[in-house]
Formats: sequence, C-alpha cells, structure tokens
Amino acid sequence: MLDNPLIRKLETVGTLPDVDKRALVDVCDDVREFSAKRDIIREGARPDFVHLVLEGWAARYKLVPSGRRQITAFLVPGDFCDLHITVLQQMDHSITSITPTKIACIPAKVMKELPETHPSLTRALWWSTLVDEAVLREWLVSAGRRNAYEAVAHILCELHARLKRVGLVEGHHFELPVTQEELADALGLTAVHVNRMLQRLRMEGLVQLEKGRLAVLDSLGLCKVAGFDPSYLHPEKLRFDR
Amino acid sequence: MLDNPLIRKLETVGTLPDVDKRALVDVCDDVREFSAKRDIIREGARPDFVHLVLEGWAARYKLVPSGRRQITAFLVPGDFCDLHITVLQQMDHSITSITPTKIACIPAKVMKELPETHPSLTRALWWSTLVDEAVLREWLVSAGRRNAYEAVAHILCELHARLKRVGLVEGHHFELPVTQEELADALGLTAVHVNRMLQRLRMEGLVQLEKGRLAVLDSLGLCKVAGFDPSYLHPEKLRFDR
DNA sequence: CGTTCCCTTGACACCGATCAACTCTGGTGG
DNA sequence: CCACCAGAGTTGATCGGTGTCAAGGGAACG
Repeated sequence: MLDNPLIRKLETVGTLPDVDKRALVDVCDDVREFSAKRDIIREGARPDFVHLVLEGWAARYKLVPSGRRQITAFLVPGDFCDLHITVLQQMDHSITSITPTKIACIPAKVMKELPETHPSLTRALWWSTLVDEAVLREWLVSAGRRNAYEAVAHILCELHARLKRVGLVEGHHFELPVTQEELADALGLTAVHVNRMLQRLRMEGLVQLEKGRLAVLDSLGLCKVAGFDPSYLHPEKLRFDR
Repeated sequence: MLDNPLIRKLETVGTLPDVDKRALVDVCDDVREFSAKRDIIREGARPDFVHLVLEGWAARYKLVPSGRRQITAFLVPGDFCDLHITVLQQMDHSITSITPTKIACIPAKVMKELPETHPSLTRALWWSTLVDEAVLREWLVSAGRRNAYEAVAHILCELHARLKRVGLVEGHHFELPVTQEELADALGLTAVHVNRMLQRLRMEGLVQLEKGRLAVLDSLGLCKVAGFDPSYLHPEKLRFDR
C-alpha cells in the first residue's frame, strides 16, 4: 500500500511514476519509534541512515553557548530529517522528537544511488529540499522583521498549509502538539510572550486552541495579520519526469 | 584559464575532474554586469538562466507588507543566486546587487542536464547548496537566540571564513562593502544599533573597520564573543566523484 | 560647492524578556 | 481513592535591550 506522507506531499504538485512510489515505500520498511522529547540525531553524528518522519512531530535545533535553543524547523510527516548527509559528512545540528514519532530509516547508500536508479524521484526530493529551504528563509523573515503577533500568526498559517499537503487537516482543524515553549524556540521568543500572542489571536476570533488542536476560525483574517503569502511553499504544479 | 571563484570554493573541500572544471568555466561565458543596488532578479520571476556571482556582492531579500526588508543571504563570489529555478517554477524572493557586480548567466537547460553529463560537478553543487542552507540556519539562530553584539560578531566570523574560501582574504583583512543598514537588514536589527555594536567590537580591540575593509585583530576573541563554530560551513574534505 | 549617502550620537519609547506565583491537568504510586 | 508531582498554561509586575526619531558630520561625487 502506498500510504506514505512523503508521497502524498510530492503528489500535491506533481505525478510520480508508480515504480518510484513503489521504490520509496519499499525503502521505508525499517521503521523505528521514538518517544516524545528524545534526541533522534545529535550534532556531529555521521548517520548511515537518512531519517524520514512518518508519524508525529520532530524538530531541528541548535544550542548556543548560553544554553538557549533555536528550533530551525518543525518536521512533520513527510519531512526528511537529514537528507544532507548523503552529501555532507556530519550533522551540523540536532534533531529531537516532539511527540512520540515513527521514523523510517533509509540506508544512505540507497539514497546516494537514487539519481541513477530513480531520476524522477530524485527531482521530487530536490523539490522538497528546496521548499524546506524556502520555509527556513520565511522563518528568518519572521524572526528578523515581523513582530511577535505577526510571527505567531505566520507560523500557524504555514503549518496549516504544510499539514494540509500531507492530509493532516480536517476541515479547519489540525493537531498542533507543540508546547508554547517549543513555539517560542522556533520563533525566537519566550513562552510567556507566545502565550500572550496566542491569547490575542483567540480574543480577535482568529483561532481556537485547546488540548493540542488548533481551529482556524478566520483564515483570511489570520493570513492578513501574518502577511502570509503561500507561494514560498511552491504549490505550483511541476513535472518530476524531466 | 580556470580562475573561477566557484571552482576555488569547491576545491577547498574536494577535487573536481578537469573536464568538470573546464565545463563549468565554459558555461560561465555569458557575463553580465550590474551597478550597485539594482534588482537582479525579482520575486515571482521565472528566469531562464541560473545566475552565479563572479565579482562583487549581492543579497537575497524579502519584503514584508510594512515595507521592512529582511536579507536572507549575502551572495559573494562563487555563490549561486538561484540554483532553485532548475527545479522550482518561480522565485519566491528577490536578489539585489550590493556593489557593482559581475554575474555569469548559465542557461537553466544546461544546469538541468548536469546530472547526466557531469555527475561529480552535480554532487559538488549539491554540497554548496547544502552549505548555503546551513548558513541560513545559523542566521536564524542569530536572529532568534543571539543578542545584537553576538550576532554582529557572528556574521563577521562567517564572512571571514566564507571569503577565505574564495581567496578574498589577505592576512586578516577583507573587503566588507556592505552598509550598516544592509548588515542590519541581514541580522534583523536597525542600522543605529548595528553601528553601536560595531563600535563596541572596535573598542574591545576585536576588529578594525574603515572604508569598507575589515581587519580582524583578535580572531579568537571575536569567535568567543560570537560563539562561532565553523563546522556548519562544512570544511571537511569530501569526494565529489562518488 | 552643493548634494547625497553613510556613519555617528543622544534622548526617549516600547516591545518583549524576566521573574515569580498560581492554576490546571494528567500521571504515578501508596 | 487519594496524595503527590511534574509539565504546561496563565497572569501580573518590572526590567532592559533595541527601536525610533532627530540632528549633525564627513566623504564621495557630479
């Protein structure tokens, strides 16, 4: 069966040959489970496997000498943790699970051979890597040039769009299993201030948030506050086969 | 002759086959010049060419609705402006020249065929793309979890290391042709505050800065202030040929 | 020799950080 | 079943790092 979040994501913008989908699913047969808040890969590691999130949330992060943490990406189902290491020698940051997580471990060797064996899939993975980079740029814009209210609104818009891609949005609800502290570490804020901004978003009638589920009540209003333009997620249709 | 900053950069970590170097130089024959502070590529554009900086500085940036600008990358000789568009359809951000600039325009079609024609070079460009992404992560860390003093110190350390790679550092001096406002837009600060932080770095005897040239007087001290760990620039030796 | 761009400086304002306490919830073990 | 505890969310008071505004100086340039 081809129920794989990465395939769902890739097929929102293009079509993959069946053999490639088959190959991708086959290669995800080594699944490991992690409980919440465990380091999956540490900075400096040289993993022999590429890790793909199948279920649950994880995060990329770095620590600065003062001990403060910056989360540089939320990894949701369909996201790779460390495609890098097919080219680079070692991890320059760490990955931690946020919730209990199922991760597919794919031998790096298999990934390295992909360009010869499955060129379409390779192009598709390039696409997802470049979208990840665009997301990172947008996070930098939030940290640098949006105020806290806009930044919180923006990340909610982004997560909504990204989760929709992998089929994890029902109506206007989706699971948001991150603590306010984790949100703060992603946005470069404090948990206390994130709390106040979320309250403001609720008071303004834009969102509803309870027990780890977010409901977007006024999608347009939220996007307006955030200055959210989804084109950086590159929803435009592509051809992976050339 | 093979005097190309990209080749210099790539060869700091690995060896390229002569044919690949030759091919790279050949493909850089269409050079265009831009004066300072001109948009080279605009958000939304669908360029037919990939742009490579040969001389001068450029910057990637995005604007938010309030009109504020976030620079998401400084592009120095040897850096690509938009390798993305070999896969993605359109630019999700703009590129501007900072100084007068010489840019090689390489047909996107040629780049798309690279994996078949020059696999080693393709791996080398993958490497440089992944390093760019690592730089971006580090900028996010600066914007989110370093104070202004540390952030300014950090970007100076980074630029020092990156420029060294392409042979643009003489002793401890290098050209730093960015205004304090551009630095501020890169760091998510204001020009006034960047000014004060630079003065502090000078007062502490860490750097000297005059007429667009920076001298690092106390390299260790500067790295200490910044919490700079160059491993994210991936200086480790690689093999591009497999 | 005026104009423009960039750097510099000072006074003041404000956004978000910090600190501390309290609530609520779910889990765990006696 | 209850006592206890840890983690997460919430609130208020206060502090401080950066932003904002405004003015002046110097260098480059036409």
